[in-house]
Amino acid sequence: MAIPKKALYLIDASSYMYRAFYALGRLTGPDGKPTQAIYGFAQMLLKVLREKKPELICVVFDAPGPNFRHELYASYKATRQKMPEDLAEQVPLIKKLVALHGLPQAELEGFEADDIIATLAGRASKEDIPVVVVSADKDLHQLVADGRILQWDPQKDEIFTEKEVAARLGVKPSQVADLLALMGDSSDNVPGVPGVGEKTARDLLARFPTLEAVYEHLDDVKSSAVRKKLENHRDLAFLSRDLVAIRDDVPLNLAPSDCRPGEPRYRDLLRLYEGLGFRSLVKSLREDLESMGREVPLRKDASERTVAVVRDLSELERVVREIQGRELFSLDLETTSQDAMRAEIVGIALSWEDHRAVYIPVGHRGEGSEGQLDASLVLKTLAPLLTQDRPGKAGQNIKYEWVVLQRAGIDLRGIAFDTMVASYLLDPGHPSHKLERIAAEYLGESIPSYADVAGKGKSQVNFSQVPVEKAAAYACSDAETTWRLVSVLEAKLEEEKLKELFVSLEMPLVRVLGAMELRGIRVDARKLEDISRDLETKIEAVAAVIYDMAGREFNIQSPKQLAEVLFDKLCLRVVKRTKTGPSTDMEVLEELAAEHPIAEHVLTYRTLAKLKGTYVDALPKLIHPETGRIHTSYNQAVTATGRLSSSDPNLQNIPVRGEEGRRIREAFVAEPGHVLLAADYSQIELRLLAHYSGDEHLVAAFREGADIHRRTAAEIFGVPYHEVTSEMRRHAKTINFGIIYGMSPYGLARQLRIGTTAAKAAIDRYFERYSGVKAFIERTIEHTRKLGYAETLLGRRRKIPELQSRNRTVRQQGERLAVNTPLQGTAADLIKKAMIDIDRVLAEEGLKTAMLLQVHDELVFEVPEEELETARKLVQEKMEKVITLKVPLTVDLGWGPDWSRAHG
DNA sequence: CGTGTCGCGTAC
DNA sequence: GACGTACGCGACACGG
Repeated sequence: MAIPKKALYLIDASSYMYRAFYALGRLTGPDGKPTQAIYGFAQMLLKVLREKKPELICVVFDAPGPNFRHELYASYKATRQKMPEDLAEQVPLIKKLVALHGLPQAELEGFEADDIIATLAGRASKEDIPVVVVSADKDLHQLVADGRILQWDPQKDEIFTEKEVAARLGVKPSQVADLLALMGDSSDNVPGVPGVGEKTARDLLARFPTLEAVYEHLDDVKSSAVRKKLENHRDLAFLSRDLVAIRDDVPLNLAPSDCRPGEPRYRDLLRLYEGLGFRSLVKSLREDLESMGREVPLRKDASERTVAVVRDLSELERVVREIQGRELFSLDLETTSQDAMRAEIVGIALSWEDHRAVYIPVGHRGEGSEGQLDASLVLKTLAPLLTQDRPGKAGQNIKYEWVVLQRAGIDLRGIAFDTMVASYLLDPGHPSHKLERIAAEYLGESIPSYADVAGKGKSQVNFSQVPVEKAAAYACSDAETTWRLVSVLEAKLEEEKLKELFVSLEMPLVRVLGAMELRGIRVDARKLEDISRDLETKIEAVAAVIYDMAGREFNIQSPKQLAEVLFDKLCLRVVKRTKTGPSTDMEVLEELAAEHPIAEHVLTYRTLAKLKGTYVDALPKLIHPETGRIHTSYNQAVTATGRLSSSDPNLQNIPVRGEEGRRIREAFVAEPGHVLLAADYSQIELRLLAHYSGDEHLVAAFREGADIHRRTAAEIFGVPYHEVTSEMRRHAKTINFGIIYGMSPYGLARQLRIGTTAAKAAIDRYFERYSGVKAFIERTIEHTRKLGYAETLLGRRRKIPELQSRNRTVRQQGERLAVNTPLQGTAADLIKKAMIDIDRVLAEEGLKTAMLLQVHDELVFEVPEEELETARKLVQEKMEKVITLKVPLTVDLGWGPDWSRAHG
């Protein structure tokens, strides 16, 4: 049923406020104040306004303090009697928000929103105005009357007419109050008739139309037990109905015709949203304004910044003199590409005091491009600033600047502050550390995005085509915002005890990573082409077999088409399902392999196609035309645990297992006269588990240098170390990893394809033998719950709000994170420290060995053959001695002409 | 035609 | 629902 036009929309504000407050968890604005109720409410409201454009609307609130229902029944809404402080402080802002939207609002002392809604709905009906009650609450179902009043929940987009009410509650709207009176409503502390639940209540009302009728015909109630309950609690039943029945006669001085919305105050609304950090709502409001053809108000602070475009040498020299002697300035390069290895400099923005920045255009080709200083002259003039440690440099993702400047012949030194990295340390779980987002959170400001200046998608232009004035405004905004963020973020880092980690680990790492990216790794393109042809042949052969078995050709790479073949055509068993259909993943196919040979072939096909598509054919495209090498990007602000990530290409997931994997790694080669040296930490996370837990058996095993999985197998299977079978060792290995990841008996059972009982027994046995580990896990979870965050050995922190959840599954997830994060995160801390130590010593010793890759617990170096001996010792020493733990850290080394043989 | 999501699979 | 952290491919649905 469609919603009628020209209806009066009555918004149940209080219920949405509460819902959002409890459903959205902790959401806070830039000032740290809670905002989730405001956000949830605003989202709902915007949806109503945008989709329905109501001509009559009223936003209705519960009155604070007691109402007539409390006089009727003392414990009514006892659970909610006092609004939580965190919610109460959001209410005024919600009301302000409604007012700024120009919408009428209503509230009446002594009554709840429901009563006001009912009263207004009644008045509208008398005037033949259709009413839409905007609420998800079932209490309000009692107002629904086909043709006059319907209820709508914009969040789920559910419409309730009499039919839907009947479907949901099993009674007519007019019986809703009677239903709740009989069954009670625990959320509002409505008692109901003790012992009568939803089913009984519904059955009674199916036979008798009203609560009165039920009591008039008590003798006709079949069940004597129910009859007895009804008899005994007659007063409670009628009291309950008085509590739930909505009053439609409140003394409200408001007519439906008073509910016309006024003109929204867009400028103030944007400011309010921005202040609250509601980026997405700001964006959608702006879009609305644009689509209405209205002028979009200026962004806050855009006018508060002094921007100067530097076009002559004397001015540039004046800038240099001004910055000299400062402690810090911020630097932002505008370039022709997001890829630092391909970018050419278009302009340079600098900021060294609040609300002021300069832009030096050097590579613009479009509007205003005349009268630019020559790029090399600018760099030469800036060089004294850039290549000295002092003043320090700040930037947003300043590794990018480092790489680009290196390629331009400038060795940027004194990298002191990266706002992206700082933001990451403050909240590594946050999905974004873009400047735009950081500025919104820590400064409460909305800054122009790159897309605003250069466009996006098809209409995106090269930055060199952006008019100089426009580019200057954008670049200066970035540089100056970065500048102001430094002191704010620095104070936060101090406050959170993260300053040391930032200064001594993450910031020194920036340049080390930049150097690894710049150096890149040599890839043998011809070898990859050979592999590609080989794979192609094999893939075609396997595909032919699959088509033959399927009886037709189809796209094997399409899970949907594959599912059709396997499950419809060949009628194989559906092992498990995904959201969209039967699953065809590896686990399923391995199981189906016992039933039909096609499964095995599909597995082979998948493996080969994966390798070809993701690695063999993708990698050559990423070989740099000038260096002939592959230059990955290491991202320092992505993972929740502190690990690095790698992209374009991801060199951290190059295959290692299997024949084809080996061949792919053979394509990563050393320069002539060099070898690749690979050094990886052995079992670092398990060693950290031993260290943290202090478990005597685990610690002893590592001190003795035992094969840890074999040792574990001996312990849990109760056999001598030398009698452990490979099967037993495999099980033990899975359990060891499972412990680190917080695996459940179910998970272990699935992994090992054993029964849940057997899996549980194995885990019990493990904890029996390694009781220190059990204690560590429990202690860690409790500690994390109290602090609200997990912590690594070097003090990295990750918030774990999941531990506070009332949802058991979410909470268990939190428990796994609480255990896993310190282990994975500390391993990340340690290898980062080792990288910095090694980088420093290599430089000190004047060695030509270069660090190329980091793969979480492994470092790969390119070593001149004559340095191998030195480098081996140095790397091993620095990695193993990175820190002293209760157990030794050991590093395995290997070397060879390519990455595969370096592992040998 | 570009963009976002899903299913899947690679690494540690 | 059930094992932590990533990135990226091809297919597909969707919207302009």
